[in-house]
Amino acid sequence: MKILQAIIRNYLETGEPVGSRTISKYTDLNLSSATIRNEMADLEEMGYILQPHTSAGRIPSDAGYRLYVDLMMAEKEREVEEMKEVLLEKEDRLDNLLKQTAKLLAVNTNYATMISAPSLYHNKLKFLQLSRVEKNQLLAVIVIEGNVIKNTILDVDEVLTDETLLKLNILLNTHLNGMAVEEINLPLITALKRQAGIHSEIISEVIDAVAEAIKADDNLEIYTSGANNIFKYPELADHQRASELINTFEEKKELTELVKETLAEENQTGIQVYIGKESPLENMDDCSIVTATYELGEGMKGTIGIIGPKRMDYDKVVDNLKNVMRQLDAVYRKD
Amino acid sequence: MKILQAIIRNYLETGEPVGSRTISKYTDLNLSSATIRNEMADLEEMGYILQPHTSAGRIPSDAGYRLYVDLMMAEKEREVEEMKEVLLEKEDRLDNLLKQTAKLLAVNTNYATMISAPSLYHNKLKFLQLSRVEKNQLLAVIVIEGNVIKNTILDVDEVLTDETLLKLNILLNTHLNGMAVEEINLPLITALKRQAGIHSEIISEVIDAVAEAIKADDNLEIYTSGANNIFKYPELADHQRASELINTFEEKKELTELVKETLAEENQTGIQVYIGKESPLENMDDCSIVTATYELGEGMKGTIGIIGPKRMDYDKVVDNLKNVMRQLDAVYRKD
DNA sequence: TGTTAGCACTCAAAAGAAGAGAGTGCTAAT
DNA sequence: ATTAGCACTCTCTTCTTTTGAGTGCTAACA
Repeated sequence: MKILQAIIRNYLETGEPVGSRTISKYTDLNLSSATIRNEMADLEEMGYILQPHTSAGRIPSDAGYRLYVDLMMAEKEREVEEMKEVLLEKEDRLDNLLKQTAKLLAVNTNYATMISAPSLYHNKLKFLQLSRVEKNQLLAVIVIEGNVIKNTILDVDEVLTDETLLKLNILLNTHLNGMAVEEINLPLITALKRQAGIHSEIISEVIDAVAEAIKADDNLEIYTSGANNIFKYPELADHQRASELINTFEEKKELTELVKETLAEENQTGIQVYIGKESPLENMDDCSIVTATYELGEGMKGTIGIIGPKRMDYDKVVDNLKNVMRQLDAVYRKD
Repeated sequence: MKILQAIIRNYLETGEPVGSRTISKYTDLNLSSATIRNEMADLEEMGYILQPHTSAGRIPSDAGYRLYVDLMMAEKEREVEEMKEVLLEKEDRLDNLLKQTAKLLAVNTNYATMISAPSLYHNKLKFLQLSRVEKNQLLAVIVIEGNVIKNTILDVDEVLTDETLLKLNILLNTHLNGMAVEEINLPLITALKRQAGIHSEIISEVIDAVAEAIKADDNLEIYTSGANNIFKYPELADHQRASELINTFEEKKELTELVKETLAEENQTGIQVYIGKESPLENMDDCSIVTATYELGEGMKGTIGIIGPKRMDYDKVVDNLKNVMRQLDAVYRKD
């Protein structure tokens, strides 16, 4: 077991297959290379390590990494964490805070990072207002708990009087204010439309637009950083792979899959590790992904992901993630 | 001259140094390779082509490309343009329209693209409203010509009465509505503050925030697409270069330089070509950049850039750009 | 005078050959 | 159980050879 750890540790650092002699010399096990070789043969039979070719050293298999990671996570559980503060500065806008977070993590870990904007489903509408901008254009402003602001411009067919507009505003506010985003569903909308009477057409348009505005963004707001870090790891940097990875980061569409998967699968710490093929993303067989679910205030959950080679420094990554999660929380409370 | 064109055309396609035999066989000039060789020697002396090594074919020098591009642009001037429509769909939000544009160009040209959000300096404020969201939080919504919407949340110290808020709104609207963004400068702000009387503190905060909101974004809103296209061109795809390029696209900071440069340097068509070292960007010695200045409505100017290898298909790129510019204009008018 | 055939020459890139060395598995001894 | 010793394997590096596309120059030709 110690030997497996030693092999993996060494491989994490160097990225080169590691031989029996190296282990024998650079650990405090005081075993000769021959002994190590015997053990290695066993470990290989058990499927934890493998040989790229007969006369090369060993590298960890996915199963080997898995064992190692599980072990480490268990240790972390007990460990009292103490870390130098990595600093997130206060930001008045959520998107900037998230961008900053992604970048910070990328710089500190040397891996590629992503962060999804928190889901707003459980959040309540705090403020809602329709204003006329042009004769037949309305501006709808919606503020959601956490000071997330959404706007839409609506084109309306008929010209609205000031009075009508006022009525509409009152109607909308009475019914929607304080309501959670997830509660704005079809029955509610239908009910509202009925109450609107002559203005039902407008109401219909408005509400649909509001629902749209909230949900549309919710799918896709993902910020990434440090994509070019992949070039630091030869095993990811060949054209084929690099191109695919860069594309995934640019498109971001696939990353939403990762977000969904992560949010679905709850565990105690909120941190999950996907090694190689375990990953929910395509073309990531040679990568590992560490994800964390962060929470801002009540129920605003989002996902942070760190993507690097399988031989990433899991220990450091997990520490960084935990640290950032704590800070995100702190910064948010200050706002 | 015909020979230079032939050499460049061939090199654009293949990316390989081109020899005399190739030219002699695959053009309708009906000249033997020996003749071509003589001409080539002359062209080399004039500095339009060069030899990677003695026993290789020739590749165009920057000067060669320049000559070729100038020639082509002059021809384009006269040419009646006729192109299949590349379709931009109507989008109610400007940012989505721009993202779509970038992506479309990237897919059609197979190069990396960027597009900057139009500058709003000459645009007028169309709508401005302060609302109370919490006891001591104000929401400022600003709509600018072209339906660009900005919001800021302001923390205020004292709690404002409804009446004060109303007054503030009136004051702000009377003075700022219809004003161009560039006109909101220090003297104006000072004048306003004076008029505000007891509320001068708030006014001060509000106006500063408004100015901030408008200008802050103005610097940096750049959308990119197709960064991974660079892997399609071996001369750009080695680790060093690729990493730098990808970084430039991700950071976007440097790209603002390009935008400024382009907007400053006016020419008739609005299209500019930077070859190799001519580029205003660092680390782009092996790239060419074609930029265009687009205009949405009155004075909302922005920049589109296409970045590829020096042997990019300038012809196709220019056509695509012109086409997209025309469509951007059309789509915008529809809005 | 412009064009072309012919030929010797150059040089990068591909192919082949040789050697080094890191690492292994197995056996026999401690 | 552990280890020293040894033959064996196979990649990687280095060096050499071969190949071939392309050149420049000269001499002949229209």
